Amino acid sequence: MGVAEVNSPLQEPHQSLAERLFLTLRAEIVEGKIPSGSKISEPELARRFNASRGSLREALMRLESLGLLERRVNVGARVVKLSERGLLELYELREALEGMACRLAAEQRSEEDLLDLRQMLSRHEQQEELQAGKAYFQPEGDFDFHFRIVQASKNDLLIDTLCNRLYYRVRMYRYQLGMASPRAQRAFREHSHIIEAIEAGDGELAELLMRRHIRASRQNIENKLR
Amino acid sequence: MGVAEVNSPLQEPHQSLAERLFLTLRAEIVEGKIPSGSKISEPELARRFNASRGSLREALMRLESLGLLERRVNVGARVVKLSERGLLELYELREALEGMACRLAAEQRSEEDLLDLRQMLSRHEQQEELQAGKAYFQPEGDFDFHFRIVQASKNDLLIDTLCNRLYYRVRMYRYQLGMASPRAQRAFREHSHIIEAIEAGDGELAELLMRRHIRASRQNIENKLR
DNA sequence: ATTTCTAATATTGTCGACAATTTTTAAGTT
DNA sequence: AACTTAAAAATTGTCGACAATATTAGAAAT
Repeated sequence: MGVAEVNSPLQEPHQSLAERLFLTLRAEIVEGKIPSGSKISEPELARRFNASRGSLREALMRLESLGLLERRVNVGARVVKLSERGLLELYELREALEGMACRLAAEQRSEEDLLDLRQMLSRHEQQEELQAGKAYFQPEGDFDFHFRIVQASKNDLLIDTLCNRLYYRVRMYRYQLGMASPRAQRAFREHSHIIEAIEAGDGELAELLMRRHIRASRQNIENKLR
Repeated sequence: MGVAEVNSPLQEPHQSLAERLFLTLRAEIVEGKIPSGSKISEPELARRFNASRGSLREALMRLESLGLLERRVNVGARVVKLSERGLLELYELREALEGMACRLAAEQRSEEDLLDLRQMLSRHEQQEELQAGKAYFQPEGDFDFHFRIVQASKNDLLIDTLCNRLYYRVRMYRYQLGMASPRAQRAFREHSHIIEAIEAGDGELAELLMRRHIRASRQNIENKLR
């Protein structure tokens, strides 16, 4: 059989080869190991993974549906190119969608999620104090925050759209434009206020604060780009 | 050009077989010719279209990424099941995204789009008067409206998310739950106000009106479901 | 040297066959 | 009859080969 050993994600027993290729390639694209804008050669990649072109193509199509690849008929696939415009569009969607996620989370007010959010916040607070200002681990902590809020919305379509379709591109921009946000303390305060609004069941406020938070984050990134 | 290319497989010269299968199957699923919840048999469909399973599978994967199919490894694909919850989630996303689209359209205020929107509105007004109350063609007119607003946002990611990823599911619900909206006049007035806000460059108001419009539309549908 | 056309090369699209897995059928036991 | 178990059938996953298309290389002409 086509043994296709993929190094990192080799845990779940019954997932398909195409799925493992997909996960591996997704990581490499996000991290820039496969450069943004570069052409994808099906024969070359298939050889590299000891897989057939068929299985590889399935992985490529899934990457396309994530917006990480662009395919053209009879021409092939390229890794999506990063651009300031692309980043802006991404953040405009995040503003709308995560704002809605906040509103829904506040309307749900599930005890379990509330507790979860509180615990996360105090974990982050400790890291804050530890690293005072340097905010080294902030990117991951930030993802943690946004990820959990979205989960708390309980809207599966919203969760899928953000966590699968959008966040990998956000990660890609962060990795490759290398942003260790200097607004850690401020971001933490904003996170804190958002969670308070959710706890209070004030969906309107929670949405407003989240939108403001994402807008600020976007402007911060845009400033950095010059 | 609008929404017209929905039901037309088999003309463009250089598109792949998989693409044509995709378009055909998409239409059949949306219209319920392939019933919601039913199992997809790859061999059977491949025979029906005189295509290989490979090409068919590519089409199926694209349908999956549209959220019209659900695939499970080693088991196969099923057409997505319609549910009240699914419809609610869809409309919550629309509220957030089309609200944003309105805001962006108002910030752009492209002369061309503005003119376009005005013309569309007066076309709809005439149909309104003609069919006074019966609102036969309303579903298509309504799609026309939302479609053009989204285009006017100039955010490609937003456009793709709504027009490709979400609208086909909306259409599917409309077709199969068969809704000839009785709120035609009211919807027309709301459309009218939204476009006025966009013309005035008032993004905040445009967003608010669109969100209210979609919420009302959702509640109207939900009432019908009982 | 630059451009245009043509031939060679490489890449993508499509197919049919085989392997791995699941689902169905049937037999056997309590 | 209901429940397990085992064999059979059908379905999905994977592969290698061929056809259609695009890209590259090279020759001819200006």
